[in-house]
Amino acid sequence: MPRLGVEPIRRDALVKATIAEIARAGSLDVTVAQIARRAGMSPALAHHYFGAKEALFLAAMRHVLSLYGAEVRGALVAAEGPRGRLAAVVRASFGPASFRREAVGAWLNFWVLAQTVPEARRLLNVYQRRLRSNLRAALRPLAAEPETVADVVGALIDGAYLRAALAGGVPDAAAAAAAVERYLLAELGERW
Amino acid sequence: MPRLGVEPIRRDALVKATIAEIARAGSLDVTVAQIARRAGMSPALAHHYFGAKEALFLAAMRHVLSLYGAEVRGALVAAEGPRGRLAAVVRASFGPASFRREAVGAWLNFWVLAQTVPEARRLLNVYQRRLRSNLRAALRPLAAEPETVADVVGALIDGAYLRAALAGGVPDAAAAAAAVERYLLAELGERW
Amino acid sequence: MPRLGVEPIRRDALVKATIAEIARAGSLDVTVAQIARRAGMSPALAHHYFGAKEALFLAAMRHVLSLYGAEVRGALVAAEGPRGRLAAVVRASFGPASFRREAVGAWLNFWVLAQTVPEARRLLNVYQRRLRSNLRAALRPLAAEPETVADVVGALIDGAYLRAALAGGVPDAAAAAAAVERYLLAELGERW
Amino acid sequence: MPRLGVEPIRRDALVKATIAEIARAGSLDVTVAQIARRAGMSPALAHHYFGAKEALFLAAMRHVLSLYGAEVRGALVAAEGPRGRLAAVVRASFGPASFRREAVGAWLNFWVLAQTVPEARRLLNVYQRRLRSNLRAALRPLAAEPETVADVVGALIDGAYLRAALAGGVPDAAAAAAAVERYLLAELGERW
DNA sequence: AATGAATGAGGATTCATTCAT
DNA sequence: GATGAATGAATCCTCATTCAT
Repeated sequence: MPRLGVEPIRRDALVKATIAEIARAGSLDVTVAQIARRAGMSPALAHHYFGAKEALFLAAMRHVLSLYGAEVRGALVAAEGPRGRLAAVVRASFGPASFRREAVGAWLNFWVLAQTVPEARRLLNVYQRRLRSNLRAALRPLAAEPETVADVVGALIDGAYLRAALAGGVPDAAAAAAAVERYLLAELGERW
Repeated sequence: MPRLGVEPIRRDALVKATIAEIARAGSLDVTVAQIARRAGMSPALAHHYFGAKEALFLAAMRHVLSLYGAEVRGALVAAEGPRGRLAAVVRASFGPASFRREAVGAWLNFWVLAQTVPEARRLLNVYQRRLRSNLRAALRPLAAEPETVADVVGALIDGAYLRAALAGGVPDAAAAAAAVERYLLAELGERW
Repeated sequence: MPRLGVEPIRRDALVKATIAEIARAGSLDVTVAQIARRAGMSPALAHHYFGAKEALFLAAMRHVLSLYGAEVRGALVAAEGPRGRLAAVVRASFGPASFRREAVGAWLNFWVLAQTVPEARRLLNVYQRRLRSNLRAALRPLAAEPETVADVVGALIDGAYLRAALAGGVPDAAAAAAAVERYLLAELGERW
Repeated sequence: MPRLGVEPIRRDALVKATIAEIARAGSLDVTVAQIARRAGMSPALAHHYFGAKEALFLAAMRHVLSLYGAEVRGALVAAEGPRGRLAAVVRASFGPASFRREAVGAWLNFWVLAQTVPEARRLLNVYQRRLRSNLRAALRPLAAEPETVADVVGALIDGAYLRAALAGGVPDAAAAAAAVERYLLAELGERW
């Protein structure tokens, strides 16, 4: 029974408000005041807890990435065999915790953040490396060139996020997954 | 013999400077002063020609998109048969005028701009529709479900741009094209 | 056996921390939080005891001035004759309780405070009047124009504090006293 | 006939407004807005010309110091003999360009600034070195220990500025000069 | 007695935009 | 055609101070 102090609650509220505001604005041009208002507190308090706006952005990015990471891990433990693990990664990539409107809307902006803020780039690199490594491991027994296939699948996943962000509205997870699976079916044939 | 007045020259310089600055900064957080300085003129003159910063961004976006459009059209006129037209679109998508560092760097930010500025979204939609239509037309004689295949190819192209933007450095056009072709080979088999 | 409650202890710690922080910062731009942290308590408690930041500054100033006053009084009771009393005042002015790095560093800033805060000016006036009166009393039997000589000595003492503050490091009390004594020797000759 | 652009005029107005505001407030706690308002322009323009508040302070300090330097140099060229040069330095130190209410009021705060800002300290050191060197040169033919006497005179001058700042109102240049001269008379006797 | 939590007020700084020349 | 000069509006951030516990 961890007795939460106020701090984690506030921080969490701020992180969620940051993601929501970025998704709403469709850009990183959100003010600390907007974020704080949405989180139900004063801008000064937001600064008290995060020190600077950039730290808020990074915390939001970490939050989104760790949700995704958790979803993938959860899917992987339940998966059996290479095919199962491959399918798990793809499904988790379009799972409800990550492939939701807000997260997808923030996603694109985190990519932009990574062009500017080194720590953001680091976070993104970690995510990309992990995804690639998961895909390669699952593909090794299935494909002659697992590296190449993994890269194509990765590009497809990123492309799906991008298009979902641009389309707006509720992302169509089924369609996104179907596109990836279509490629895998064509590439792997009966092994898929 | 079109005698260019000074206006088109200035406008062109500003548009190119805008693209270059966005790519350099890795974000839309560039000031009119920075753009004007790179274009060799005063910020006031930039306003004189474009009225507002947003118009500059839109002109830059139009420039990039029209370069891409021209490259695709050029490749299509030289292409023969559905297979040839399909290959032409893919190759043009990673052609030297569009898949260069600066354009790719600006690209990502235009996607963000499209989340905020309606006119930018419209431009992007036009581009996406045209790409899809080109792909579908070429795929119709080749695939059982040309719509779906076209969407997968589109997602792959977007994913390649995205990853090139994140990677930084000179985009690897050959690798990007190879990934798309790999999918098409798997999907279409001997028809590719 | 005065049983100190906790209040005087806290107040004393805050006053000393204030002096130390001002000396460290070299200016009055110190936050209540910094002072409180150095005194080992929360900013809220500092306010509880002093009500406002300005009161803290004034208390610190009073502390420094009363230390100086005590040092002078102590030296005076042990002094004999006009010459002895004069020497006592000079020596006490550069005594170890007042002419130390921290006090000197704060000193300069109290002068600035006196430009802004009336009560601070009042405190400073009291100190200056007392110094002048001590000097005049001692000088009366020794000099033809005790008022003028007292003023010169006073200016020399202030100048020494100022220069010590600017020099930083451990103030050179011997050199400071020597300068004043040099003047007195020149001015009073054998009577010194 | 140097045709002044607007820039030097604005910069000059800002520097003078800075000195005036510091003297009025009696501290460095003046806002850029206050300074700009006094100089008759917007805060944004002040930033345009000086970039940052600190640069304004430093420019103000440089202005005051260079006025003083000019006054000393002017007095020195007209001076004859060591005695004349010594008197010139003392008189110039309390001359009308430097020993005016505003400059004296800012003076004390520049000392405080020098505790915080390295460039300010450098400026102050230059001033102090020059003063000492001038005094020593003039005193060498007159005193057995020119270094020591120069230091005493320097301390007296600083002390006079300090006391004038505290006293407020119009500084009494005659009295200040008299105090220094009194010391010199006592120290140098007939050689003065 | 003590503090964590919270905020209002204020200040430096940036920048798109305007306009007279 | 071109720009130097100028500013209003906005935003981040800091900090003294308050208050419930």
